[in-house]
Amino acid sequence: MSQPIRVAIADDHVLVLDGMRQALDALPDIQVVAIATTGDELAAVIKQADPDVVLVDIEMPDRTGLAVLRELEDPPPALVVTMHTEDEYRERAAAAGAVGFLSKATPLPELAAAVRAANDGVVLMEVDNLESALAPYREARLSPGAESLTSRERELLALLAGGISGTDELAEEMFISQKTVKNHLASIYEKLGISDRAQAVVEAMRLGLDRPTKL
Amino acid sequence: MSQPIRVAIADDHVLVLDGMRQALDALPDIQVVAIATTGDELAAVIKQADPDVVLVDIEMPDRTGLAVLRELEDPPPALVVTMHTEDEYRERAAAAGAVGFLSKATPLPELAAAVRAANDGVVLMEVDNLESALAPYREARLSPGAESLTSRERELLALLAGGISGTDELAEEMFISQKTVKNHLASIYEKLGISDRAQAVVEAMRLGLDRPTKL
DNA sequence: TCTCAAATGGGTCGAACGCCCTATGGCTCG
DNA sequence: CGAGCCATAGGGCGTTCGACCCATTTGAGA
Repeated sequence: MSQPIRVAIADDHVLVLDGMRQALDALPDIQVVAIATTGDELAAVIKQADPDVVLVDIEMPDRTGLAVLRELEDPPPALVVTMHTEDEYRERAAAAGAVGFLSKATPLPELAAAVRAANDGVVLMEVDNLESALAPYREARLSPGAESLTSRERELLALLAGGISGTDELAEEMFISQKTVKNHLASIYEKLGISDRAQAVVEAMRLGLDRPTKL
Repeated sequence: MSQPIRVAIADDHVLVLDGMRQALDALPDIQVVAIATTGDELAAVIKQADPDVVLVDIEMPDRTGLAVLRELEDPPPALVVTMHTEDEYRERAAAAGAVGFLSKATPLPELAAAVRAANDGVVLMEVDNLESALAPYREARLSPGAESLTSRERELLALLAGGISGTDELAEEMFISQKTVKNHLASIYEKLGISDRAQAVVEAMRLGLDRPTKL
């Protein structure tokens, strides 16, 4: 894996929808490529954006999310996110081919882990011990661009994004000489295709390196 | 007004809670200072963080959000955000002293506008034409730090945050001489208490100047 | 064991940057 | 009608930055 996971979200409550979008988009390895507030929209949007994973609420105007999924020939793995935790709903979700069933009371890191697992082909539906099944997926993967950077280079970028821009301050903060700071910066520039610290900050933000890897 | 609006959010669905937090925090003039998943937590958190506006869901474990508000002596203005749009709930919210009643299907800009209105003392509950009542609050206000900047300085910062860091490129982009670019940068540095372009990018991001003012 | 990447450090040099000063034209506000 | 701010522009100067050259040590992998 190297590309971010492309996710589509469907929920008729715009606030919830927007919220999940913001939250997931903030993760460096997940990208929300499509949103929908109705079943019809969802169907259209899946065809158009071809997401890797789909998050659907059960109750929506016109067709339910589940119905839409059933109609597709080659549906992406779908996680059902709902307020209703009753077994009846769970069974309906399973019948429709959902690979996971999550409550809206699920904490965000759990949701993110579930998305990563679903993208890997894991069927959470049949898992008895959810905790351990998700364990390998808890931590945010690095975004594609960040993978080529070494750990020390990432440290440096994080400091830069924190507002420490001077060579000597950076050197002091990392317990190395000013020369080494410049060397690290040079290789960062080359790897990211940029040429100065201001652009480095921009990239650091974009790659999510300004905050710790796990939420 | 000059300080960001301090908001507390209560909702027992963590996903919804986290989502709204992310979404609202992304706005430069709104700051989420407290979150709670139960009525008890909400009560504690309001006392401790003293928010300007409170967002509550109606149904929560133990005490409902409304009950909590009723018990406070000097409660901050509260907006009820719920899935249930029935009049019965609306009336219960009004009875508990809520100043606004919003569906979770409300689009995010609308919610933000409602928060700003509530912070201004507007009682949306009694308004017949919600659209026009919120109109003055639709646009995101500038964050405190950004207010001291002139429009040209903000333009420059936006370009910087977009990855254009060279003096000559900036000059070309803004149709001015390189010298003027440096002059603007110098006054930005002074106003924001920083000293180079890398820090300027960090501040631009923090102040939300990297994206257009309205959502 | 041999190789290669990562992390550390050094030097030089030209270009860019940040900081100081001045100046002019336009605009708004008492 | 000045006072003040904004946008524009220039000169000079010292410091920093980034580019290109290099070397050493360590640890992981072939």
